[in-house]
Amino acid sequence: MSQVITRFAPSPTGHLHIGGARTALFCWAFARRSGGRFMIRIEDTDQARSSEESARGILEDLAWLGIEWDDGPTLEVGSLSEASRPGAADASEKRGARVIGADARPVGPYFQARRVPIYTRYLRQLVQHGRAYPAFETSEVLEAQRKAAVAAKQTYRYDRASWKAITTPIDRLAAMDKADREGRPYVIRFFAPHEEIIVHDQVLGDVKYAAGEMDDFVIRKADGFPTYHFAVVIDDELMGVTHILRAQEHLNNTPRHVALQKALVIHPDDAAPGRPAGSPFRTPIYGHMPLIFNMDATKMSKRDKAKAARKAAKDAIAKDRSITAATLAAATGLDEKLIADFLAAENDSLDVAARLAKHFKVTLPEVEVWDYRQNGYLPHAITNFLSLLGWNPGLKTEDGKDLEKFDNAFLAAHFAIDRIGKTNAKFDRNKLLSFNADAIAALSDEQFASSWMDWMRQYEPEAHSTISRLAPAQLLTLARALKPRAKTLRDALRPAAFALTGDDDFAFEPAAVEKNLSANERAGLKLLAEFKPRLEAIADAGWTPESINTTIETFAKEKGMPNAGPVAQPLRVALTGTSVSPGMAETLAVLGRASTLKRIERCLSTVGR
RNA sequence: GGCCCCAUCGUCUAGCCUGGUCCAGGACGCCAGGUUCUCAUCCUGGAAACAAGGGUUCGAAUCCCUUUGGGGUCACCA
Repeated sequence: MSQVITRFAPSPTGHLHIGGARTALFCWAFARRSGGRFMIRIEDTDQARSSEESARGILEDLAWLGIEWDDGPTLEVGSLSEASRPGAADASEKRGARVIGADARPVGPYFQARRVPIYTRYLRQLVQHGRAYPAFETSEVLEAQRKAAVAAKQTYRYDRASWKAITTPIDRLAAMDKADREGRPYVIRFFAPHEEIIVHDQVLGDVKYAAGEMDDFVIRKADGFPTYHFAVVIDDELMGVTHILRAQEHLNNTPRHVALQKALVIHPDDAAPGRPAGSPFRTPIYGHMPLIFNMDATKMSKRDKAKAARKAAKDAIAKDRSITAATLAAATGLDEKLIADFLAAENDSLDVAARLAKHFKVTLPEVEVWDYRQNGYLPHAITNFLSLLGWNPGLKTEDGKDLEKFDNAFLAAHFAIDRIGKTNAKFDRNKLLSFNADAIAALSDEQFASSWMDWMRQYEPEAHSTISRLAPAQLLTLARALKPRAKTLRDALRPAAFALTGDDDFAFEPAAVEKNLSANERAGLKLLAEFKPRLEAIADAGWTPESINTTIETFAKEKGMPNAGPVAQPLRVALTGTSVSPGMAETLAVLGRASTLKRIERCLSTVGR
């Protein structure tokens, strides 16, 4: 058989959904495994909802995940995070800009909105062949009919009134031309064949649809754009797609696509070597993948964010009656009516959701790749976890456990359709978090430092500029201290708090002070004062985690302490203001000799007054 | 409601195709211990599932049927 070609065809109506990312990943992996090509096509036939920004965002997220396409729109990527993508960093990438995507075969354009002339000729072909027809009913009329049918507990079917009204292909074409001239809107419907359709699904097996199940669905909208069903069939044929892996929600669409493929032939304008005009459309190989749900079994959706933000706002309002849309508008800088509508569930604005979440200090559920990226997840942790949702390599590690940890290259080498599962999966954010923590732990200190800095530069610029002032050795020490304490890159901000604050800018927590400094007649303070000269005795050049650790241990031993705790805790409070922080050796080393002594003095003088 | 798909621990899953080695294995989470200067990491142990009922068979998580449960889809959205 000819070369395998798979595609991912997102609709650019928002960010890349986590489920879409898995679809793309599997299509990519299958193409790679088969030595084929992976293609991206942008399905922007919904004029109202599509946007170029979101198309670009989706491409960027895919590239970030390491899912790169051979055919499709081009995307220039800057210097991606090297350390977080081991194996992906070649010389050209390090030099800077690089372009993903091209039209080498060529079969573009890859934006459906630019392919309207192509769809039009096939639309006319179908009408000409008596397999489609213009329909002039308005959607209002049809909606009324549909409602009546539902009320009568009947399955609604379009009654083919327009098919019956004009009886020959020539008259239908003429009617279309006339309507076009007069600017009168109409749709084109496919004349559904009365025959059984069998879909040979590689995941689910043969799925049969009885004759008469299909209705005359619309293939061209009144605005002149094709519907999804039509565009997808035309494009997959013309773009040479051989395998279609998509979510199970599309399973019931497949008979429509198969029926269209049976009705269509190659138009003279699209004739190509081996595909002469008149040759019938081919049916690609289908595989429908299980769906991904939230842990509470609801469908994962952008709306989850709106719901969460709305709930947070309503909970707050229930507690404090003085909060209204007006006060929220003042606090968030948003329009009052927008907020009122949002609260009344009249809109699900993501912008409102984000601002309310920030205002009420709640975390919105992560449903898009972008959310995870922003929150400090590593791309290969995400793709690794996603790989396991509905697929499994079926291999064991040396110690007999299921092989779960692998990278994109492994997936590309081992992916097989016959190991795709049939059962829907719930998205366990906990397990993803654990995968991310493991991925972070697996980074070298250098890699962690570089990934963390990259991430901060984009999402926490203030922290980035502060940490940038550290010497390279200090940064590595900090990285070592942070790594086991961070499940995400964002997580590392908390244990790094001591390094992000100025020597005089943090407060000493009363509870920590009481327990570790004031208790037992200020035992902690006395110890701290006694220990300070030991630190002063360390020369600037010898200020390393090792020497600091030795100093602490030695001092504790001299004092006859069972361990270094009694020394470390007062020190910890003095340097960080809290009783929780990374190890003292690392903390002091990152702070440096001067800051350390300054903080101890400040503690002694403020707390020990 | 019509049509279609699915069914192993709370969750992701291995095992199912090619019945016996499965009183069902791993991972996440959870619980209990241990290491440690706090927190975290790390280590050890534990609880936890074949939806139900019929068959077929010497033998069924594995094959068949029914029931139940879950999901998808029925747009001029993809």
